[in-house]
Amino acid sequence: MPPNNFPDSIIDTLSIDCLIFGFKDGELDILLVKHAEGISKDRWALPGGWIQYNESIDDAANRLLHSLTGVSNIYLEQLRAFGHVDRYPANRVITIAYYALVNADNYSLNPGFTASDVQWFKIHDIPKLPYDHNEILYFGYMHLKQKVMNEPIGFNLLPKKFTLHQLQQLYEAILETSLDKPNFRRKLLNMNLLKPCNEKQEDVSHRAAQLYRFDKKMYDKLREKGFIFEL
Amino acid sequence: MPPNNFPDSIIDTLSIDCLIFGFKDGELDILLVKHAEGISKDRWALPGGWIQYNESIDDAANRLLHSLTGVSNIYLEQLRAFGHVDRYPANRVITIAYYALVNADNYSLNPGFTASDVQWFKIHDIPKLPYDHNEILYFGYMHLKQKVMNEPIGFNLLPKKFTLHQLQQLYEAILETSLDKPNFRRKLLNMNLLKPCNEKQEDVSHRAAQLYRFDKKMYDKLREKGFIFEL
DNA sequence: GCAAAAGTGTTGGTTGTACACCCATGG
DNA sequence: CCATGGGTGTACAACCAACACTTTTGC
Repeated sequence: MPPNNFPDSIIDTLSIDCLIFGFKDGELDILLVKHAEGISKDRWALPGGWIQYNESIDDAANRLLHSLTGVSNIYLEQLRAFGHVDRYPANRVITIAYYALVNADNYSLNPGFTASDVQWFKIHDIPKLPYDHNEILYFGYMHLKQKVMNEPIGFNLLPKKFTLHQLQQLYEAILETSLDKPNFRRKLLNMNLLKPCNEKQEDVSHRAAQLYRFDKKMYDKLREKGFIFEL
Repeated sequence: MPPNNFPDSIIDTLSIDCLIFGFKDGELDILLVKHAEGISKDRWALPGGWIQYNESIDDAANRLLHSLTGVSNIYLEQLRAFGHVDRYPANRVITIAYYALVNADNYSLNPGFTASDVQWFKIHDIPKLPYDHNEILYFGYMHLKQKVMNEPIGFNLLPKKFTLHQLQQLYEAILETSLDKPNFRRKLLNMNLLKPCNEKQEDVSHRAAQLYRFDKKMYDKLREKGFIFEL
């Protein structure tokens, strides 16, 4: 696959790999695909692909994510580049890793052309992956732990409307700790980032909880005034 | 410059750019080089270069930094990749940005082969730079502000032995605020990360201050126990 | 009534902030 | 004796952790 400058050709020394985080059943998940071809045929790996000459790296990551999930407008950020000399056995390839946060139960998954299967794996039950994908995953998970403490991004893993209990479980799963319910409630509510919906939970076998949604406009306003999200 | 797989050849779609931070006269500085050739001849820009097929991207960044400053073992971390389609006018080049923290008065600078000059610029007095270098610089500065709050890396900008006042001025310069002296002292000293030297300042026209050094071993030990540096 | 989760209240200790103050040294 | 920075003490407010408690709902 020699490089050339035709618009649709790809950059053959650079790839993109995506860490797609989801949250189901109280546990943090990662989306993996099973390669249908190439030197890692039949192995689970991070979904990835190549960058075209006529798209930015962010666009490339979004395109890959869209083709995999069918969903656009997903929270997606660059993690960093990984470039050990021998990370890819066939030839020299440097990869730029991205991480995405998605609400796992919103859509169906599509393996696409180069994958034969696609599946969620619990973050603590990841198989041995090819190349440096385990390293990328570990780095990304540590990054997420850090990030989730200082920026209100966790909401992207939940449905639009969620309860405080769901939110707490999410944080407990990501941070691998347990949190005090009353204190967690107060802390979050006092930030004024959660707008109560006019709805309550339904079909639960206990008192129905208030549903909230993340108020992004309020967050932007508060941040201008120097507010910093924490914990 | 067509790519090939000879060990010493470079990857022509990928470059490295370095944000080299220094601290002088109470102000945060950035090192820029004046291009001696190429499409940005005679313009100031971030120091950068190319990645060879037989070196990792971290090694490439270290090599570039060493050739520029003559110093090894400098604090150096990857920032992230920048890859807009038209960031580089001649052809498609994605760049991986690194940032380094150095003690500016420890060595002499060497422009190297492709630069005619090299110079420190105050962070608030940066000229218009070519490509997306101003954007990289802004992103890196924001990243540094964030990082310096949560990890004890500021010390890399100071001499091995420093006073609390110097440290405070450093933080004030990076964070663009003023800090309360007594509270700053207590906070830092209570962390037990500063080991007092058996020395005091000399040749100052006021009471000589205690000199401290950053105790990395202690930091590693404390971090294992769950300690998190803050502010 | 019981289980399960929603939701509120209280308390004591820690931490942060603001500021007043004394000390040492050179000029 | 004054300017400059070094260094300590204190007091109030804000915050946080721990835990006891009440409420609502389905079975």
